[in-house]
Amino acid sequence: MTVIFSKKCEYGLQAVLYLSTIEEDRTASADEISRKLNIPKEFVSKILQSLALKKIVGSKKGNSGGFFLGRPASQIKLIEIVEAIDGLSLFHNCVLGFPDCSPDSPCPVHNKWGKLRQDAYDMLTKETLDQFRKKSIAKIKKINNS
Amino acid sequence: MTVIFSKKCEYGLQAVLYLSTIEEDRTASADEISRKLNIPKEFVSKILQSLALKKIVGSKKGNSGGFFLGRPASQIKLIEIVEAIDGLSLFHNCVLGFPDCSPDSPCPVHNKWGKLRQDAYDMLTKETLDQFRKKSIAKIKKINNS
DNA sequence: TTTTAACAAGATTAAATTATCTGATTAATT
DNA sequence: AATTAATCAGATAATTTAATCTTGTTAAAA
Repeated sequence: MTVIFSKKCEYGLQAVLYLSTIEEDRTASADEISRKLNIPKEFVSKILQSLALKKIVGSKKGNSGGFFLGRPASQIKLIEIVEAIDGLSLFHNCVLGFPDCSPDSPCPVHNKWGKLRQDAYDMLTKETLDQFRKKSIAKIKKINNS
Repeated sequence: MTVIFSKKCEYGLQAVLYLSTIEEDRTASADEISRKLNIPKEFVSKILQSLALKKIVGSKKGNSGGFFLGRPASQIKLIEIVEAIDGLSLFHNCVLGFPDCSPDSPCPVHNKWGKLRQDAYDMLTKETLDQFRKKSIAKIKKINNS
């Protein structure tokens, strides 16, 4: 098996995208997020707790509490979630696993992968959550009636 | 942590690239490959055994036995090793982990990732091992004296 | 023909990741 | 004030991946 992001990170990205789709004045509980995205409740709760420490999301205890975005959707980028959960090693390490891959000691696909990696980084860096909002709403809506 | 390929697959790719650098008439033992690439001997041995089943490499038992390419380097592509070890799910599954990501129900980065993914696929598909030979020799040489 | 160096195969161990459970705390609502 | 629905924190369990060990088989070389 092969992954770009860990499950933790995938769930984190999905959950934050979900939070960007709800009305600004309400919170979403771990239970709600879990149901809407079909992901384990305790797990997504843990992940959002860790994102709360980094101020990417906020949380509120007690009855009618839950999670919400820590800043306006126009100021949050997907790369922040990736960095907070998986770190940025994806964008530094050799795709073939060779040690110390660098322009000085390049692996056989060094240049090609370098370009691809930059494009992937841009994908996560150039747009903010609000720019994904419509697409996120549409995608999440389809999850539970498909 | 984040990976494109599993360790198994990374080691497999490295090992096959290594085999493409040795003279055509000799074999390389798991021990030699392990030392040259700094990867665990028993592990790389297992991996090459599995690639031998798929005829990507060949193997020879007994004294002065070892592994060698199963076909000429000009007829082997990196994607074959990836497919044999990790499978091709990387090139099918949603990068954000959403279920059933498709043109019909796209995730927020569906189109961008689709293009990137295709480029990555091309990187592994368009060139053959012999076209990487010089670069492989240079890279492997640098591993143990750095 | 004995020794030696290798792959082959299966079992086991170790480590990392993913998932769940339990109890404590918090705060809105009844 | 009691109930309820949440997060929070820590422990534990399950699963997957990575790595190692053990024993057997093979074949070249001494």
